[in-house]
Amino acid sequence: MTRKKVKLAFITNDLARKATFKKRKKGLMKKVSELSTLCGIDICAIIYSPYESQPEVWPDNRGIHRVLAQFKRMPEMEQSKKMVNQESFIRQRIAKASEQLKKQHKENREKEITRIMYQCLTGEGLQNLMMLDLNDLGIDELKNTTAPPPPPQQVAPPSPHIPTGNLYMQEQKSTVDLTMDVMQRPQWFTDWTNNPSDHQQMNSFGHGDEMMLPFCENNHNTMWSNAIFP
Amino acid sequence: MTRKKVKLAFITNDLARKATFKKRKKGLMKKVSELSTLCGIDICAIIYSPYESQPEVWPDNRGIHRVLAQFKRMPEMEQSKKMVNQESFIRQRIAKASEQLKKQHKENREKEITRIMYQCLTGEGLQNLMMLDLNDLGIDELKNTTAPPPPPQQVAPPSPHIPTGNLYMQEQKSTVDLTMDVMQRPQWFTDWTNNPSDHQQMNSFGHGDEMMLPFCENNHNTMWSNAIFP
DNA sequence: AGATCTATATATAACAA
DNA sequence: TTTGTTATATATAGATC
Repeated sequence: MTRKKVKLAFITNDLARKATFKKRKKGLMKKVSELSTLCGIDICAIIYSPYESQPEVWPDNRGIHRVLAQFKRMPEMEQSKKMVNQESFIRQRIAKASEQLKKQHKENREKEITRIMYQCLTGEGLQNLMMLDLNDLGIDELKNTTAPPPPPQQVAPPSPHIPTGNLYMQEQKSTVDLTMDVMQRPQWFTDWTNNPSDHQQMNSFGHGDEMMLPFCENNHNTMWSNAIFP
Repeated sequence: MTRKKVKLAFITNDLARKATFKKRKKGLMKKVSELSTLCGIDICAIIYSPYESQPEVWPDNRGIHRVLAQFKRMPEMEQSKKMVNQESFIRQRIAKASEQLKKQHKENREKEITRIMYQCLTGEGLQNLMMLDLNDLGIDELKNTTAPPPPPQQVAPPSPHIPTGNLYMQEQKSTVDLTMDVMQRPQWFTDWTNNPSDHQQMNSFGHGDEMMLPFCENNHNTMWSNAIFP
């Protein structure tokens, strides 16, 4: 009968830990709802446990989405004030790279059309043009809504690192000669394209527990994949 | 001296409400941290109040991002089980539309190249080709990381509706004749392209309190914008 | 605005059925 | 495994500083 003052540390006894979890979770959710009612404020709680496959949340799913949608907007404001956190750092990298990417895209486009026109003018290689693999110029990443990931259980201990492995760009696959372009690719580009194994991983919508761009799971770089050499 | 049992209702007295909020928030956060420590589980809490401009969260920002990232993955699993909620409905629409989009994109590509070749062969209109506006073929949406939205305060009352207004596609702007393509556009396409006012809104990264695609604030349809007629 | 006090309400650890 | 009991720890309403 609670004769001991709780020691604030992980409860090693599995049974006791589970019992404590259930009791305290119940109490906590009650407190959460009380605070919301008494003070008329927005609040949400999300609890993961090994005992439930789904996280237990307050309030209901719709309500929590409302609160989260509100929360998701915050980092955009924060970073405009303090520009030191990792998120803003990555965002800056993306912004800069996007500019490069846009230029590159435009260049490639120009070269491709120039080349087509040149071949037409010289009257050679028309058959080659017909062979141009249009499938590879498409938008492969759009099928991302399929293939749900395996159910997440316990999250791994935090391992903060720059997710360079996640920043992937699709390679140009057409038969158009792009040797010049490849040579001109700046360092940031080649850095992010050196890991082909990420491609499949990304398309299957699965990923590990590594840090990712906050609040935008579903984009997982469709921006990149769609934008380059489309 | 707490002689009254609390009535579980909104505290009308402003002063009392604020006092209660402060005390209970402190207690709640303590409970949250205790539960996390004692049972070694992932948990987060987000509290909005009129008394703080920023939401008060547990754990710290990094930790909460980790938990939220985990949470964000959930809908993908859920929808594979129960296919009845709004999110999955929208996702299905997107998946289906993406397929159509891909075909359309491929068709346009084929027609454009065919036309270029035809013009080259007949020896006419080479000047027109040079005038092709390459800027409009680019990737405008990539500059989204600028222009933070206005600070959110209290969230508006929930107004659930299908965000068709948000689903926008960029119009083809090149001088290539696409009359045939326009005529062939299915109903879903024209439905989603009839509201030009949404364009600017989307590019400026601002939006109201309307429901949005869950857990993916930042994509706000870059998929669409980049993918169509690139 | 907070800090402290204190009586009471509430939560819960250990045990039992 | 859950439910109930109970002694004790903890939270907190209302007052005061």
